Amino acid sequence: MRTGQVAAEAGVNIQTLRYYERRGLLPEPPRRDSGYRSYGTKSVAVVRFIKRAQGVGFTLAEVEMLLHLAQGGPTDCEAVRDLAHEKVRDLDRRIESLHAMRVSLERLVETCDRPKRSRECPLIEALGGGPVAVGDGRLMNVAGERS
Amino acid sequence: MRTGQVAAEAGVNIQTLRYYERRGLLPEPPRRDSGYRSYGTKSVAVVRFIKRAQGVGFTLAEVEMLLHLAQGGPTDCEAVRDLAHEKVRDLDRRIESLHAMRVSLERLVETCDRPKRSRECPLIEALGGGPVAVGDGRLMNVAGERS
DNA sequence: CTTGACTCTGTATGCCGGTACAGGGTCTAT
DNA sequence: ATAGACCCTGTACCGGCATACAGAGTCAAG
Repeated sequence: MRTGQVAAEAGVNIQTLRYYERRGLLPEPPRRDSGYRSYGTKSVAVVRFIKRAQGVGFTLAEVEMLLHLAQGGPTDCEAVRDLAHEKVRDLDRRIESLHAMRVSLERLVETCDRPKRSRECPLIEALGGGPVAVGDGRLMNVAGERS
Repeated sequence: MRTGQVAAEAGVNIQTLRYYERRGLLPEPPRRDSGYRSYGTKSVAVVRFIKRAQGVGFTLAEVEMLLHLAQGGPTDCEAVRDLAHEKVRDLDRRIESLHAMRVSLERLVETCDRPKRSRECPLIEALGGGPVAVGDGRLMNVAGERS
């Protein structure tokens, strides 16, 4: 497959493919004599995976870890294991947050037309408490540590 | 409370508060005669909520919707309802994806040291299929529509 | 062998979410 | 009344994630 086809099937821009390649997310495909990239069909799945993972809140750096982890080097089983476990814990936290939001949202909808107004917002109450320490630190700079 | 205190308790930079204020995420607090902002304690919860929501994959634009929705204007109950439902569906999709990832990751770990190598990656297989249409369209430009 | 669609590389640009800095007031303790 | 910590506004800058454009080569159909 050529670039345009992969891009179309994966639902992304051609430039995006090249960008992922530069970032090391997408392995460099072999080239024809012309210099054209020649992708295997798996590439589409990989790109879609990247998009899904992103849509769910992972950064490209994290996606990269997931991918490398998925492609699992031969000997680094231990490392893969640890990383995977860490990611699973991360996922659990994310899922938990999403659940909490979901519950709050539904409660919000429920109480919405009952006491007309003046009900306090369950969303923020449910999720605004406690110090913020989300996932694995992306975007975080909690303690004001100099970056 | 003054800016610095809110920032410290919420675990963000002062500038971030002002940024959120500019974006309309954080309501403009009253000012002292000196011009200093004077926040109520709820602000901390709001900021924390923003951070959580972000950490879980919402953009600030989405967070803004959630917040406005949470603060629920008086009459827009219908609209609030719809929006909330939509967000809940969005959350469900996210949760589903995370679950799938979770399962795949664990399968990956399991099969990791069993057949030494050559097992195919369940992560990408599980999540690389089908067209990408995550959540509510953030980051998406699926059909190659000219923007 | 020309035309139009496609691809290549490289560089520039744009949006999002902050973060930093300059230049200046305010507050509090001594 | 002055030092030091804090806050104000405004503007500039940064990293992440793309996306666009320029200038040139490739390919398939007529």
